[in-house]
Amino acid sequence: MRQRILARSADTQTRILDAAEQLLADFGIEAASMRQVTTLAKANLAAVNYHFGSKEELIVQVYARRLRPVNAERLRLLDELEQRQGGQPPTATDILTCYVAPVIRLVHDQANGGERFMRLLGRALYEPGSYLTPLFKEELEPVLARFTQALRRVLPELSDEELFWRVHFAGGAMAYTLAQTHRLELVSKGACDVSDPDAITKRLVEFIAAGMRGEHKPVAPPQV
Amino acid sequence: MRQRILARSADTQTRILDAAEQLLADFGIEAASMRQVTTLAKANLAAVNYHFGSKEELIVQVYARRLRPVNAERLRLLDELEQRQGGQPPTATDILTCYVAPVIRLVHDQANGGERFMRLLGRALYEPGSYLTPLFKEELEPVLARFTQALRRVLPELSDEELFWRVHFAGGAMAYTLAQTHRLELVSKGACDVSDPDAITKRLVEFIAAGMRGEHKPVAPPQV
DNA sequence: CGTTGTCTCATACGTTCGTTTCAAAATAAT
DNA sequence: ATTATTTTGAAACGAACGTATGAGACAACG
Repeated sequence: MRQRILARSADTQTRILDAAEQLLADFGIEAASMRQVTTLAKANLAAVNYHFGSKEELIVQVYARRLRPVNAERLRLLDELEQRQGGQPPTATDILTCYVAPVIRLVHDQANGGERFMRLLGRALYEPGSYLTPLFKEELEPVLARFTQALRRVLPELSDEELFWRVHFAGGAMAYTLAQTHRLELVSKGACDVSDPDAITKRLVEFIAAGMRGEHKPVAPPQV
Repeated sequence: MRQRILARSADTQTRILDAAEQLLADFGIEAASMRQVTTLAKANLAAVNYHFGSKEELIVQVYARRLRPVNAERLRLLDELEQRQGGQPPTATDILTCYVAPVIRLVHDQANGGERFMRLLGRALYEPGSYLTPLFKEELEPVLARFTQALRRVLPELSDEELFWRVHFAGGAMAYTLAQTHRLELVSKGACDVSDPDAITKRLVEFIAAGMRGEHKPVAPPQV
């Protein structure tokens, strides 16, 4: 029956997705070959093209599989927050936590790819105009727009332009955290505990919320 | 005479460095081929291996050529700042400006590679453990250590661990700004002016300085 | 002059890549 | 049980990659 077909093929597909995710995280997008992927997945080389059409499409699916639930969760948390607040405006910290927490959680969910996906995701945000651009446009931009709008309400003193800039900076701090936290462990010579996702979320949100709330002095001569 | 020889070869070397820089910025490190590079540089394919030994070494030199002056300038500005202050501690904003301004300046110096290098540099910070790691260890870590130490003095209320985290976040915001500012232009639909380096520096420094100064509440239950 | 050292050039080598092909196997439908 | 469809498998394809080679061009110096 149809179930069996799907089950079997989904199984190979899942193994390929898992293997691709791991290799992309470890070696980067360009460096991971389909031969490595299929070998690790215990599948035939041709399976990638059979199930996904091309390497590009496989990679898009690797990201989509993880990102869709994260973005859905982000919007759900924000809706929930706003409903909980009734008419009262929430704090910037609360809003940013809704944005940051789901992705940090995912990253520490060992059962779902865990820390591997952290590096993978952070790196994707820095890739040049690749085949991932459509995915981000489709998945991330509506979410960003929704959060920017929520932040605008609680930070009315910021101009649109300034708000865009700060959301940009905040996203950078987050992406870097996702991609490079292992580097922090090295630089700090172990002084920083990078294993507790809630603690990382908290520190990161505190940092970007403070940046969000900082005052902006419109003009000033260069001082250095 | 010897001058002429050196001049001729330095010329080819420079053309190759310029071409490589452009292609690395546009297409990423893995995707830029030596054939593209030498074609753009109007040099022979073998010139890369003749002058640089290998692709890896060429890429390291592309980065080194730009980074060395930037890091020297960072340290110079910080020294100058501390000297100007005498014993008085400077502000976090001043210190961070010393760190950020040189690289933003470079990025807007059209004559020296300009905006291309912005994307190139931002991306490098996200590459997985590549052949660039030694260069960063050698060039960046002493600078980071020096600035972390300076910040520690003006932010004594932060623990070492917290300070490391915040420097990490700040670096992320900066790297993302360097690599992805063109994306901001799109997302904001042109509302953000990304052409003025001093304005960018100012906004970025304000953001990360506010994040640096934000208070840290040591523990709290997850709130979302 | 010829010799020497530096650089350029065309060309080739060996690998690896993503993709394709087509027959065999497995599974579902009739 | 016999078709029909879906999935796997081994092998090969053409293209692109980084690198290596050796002959030639050119200036410098005796």
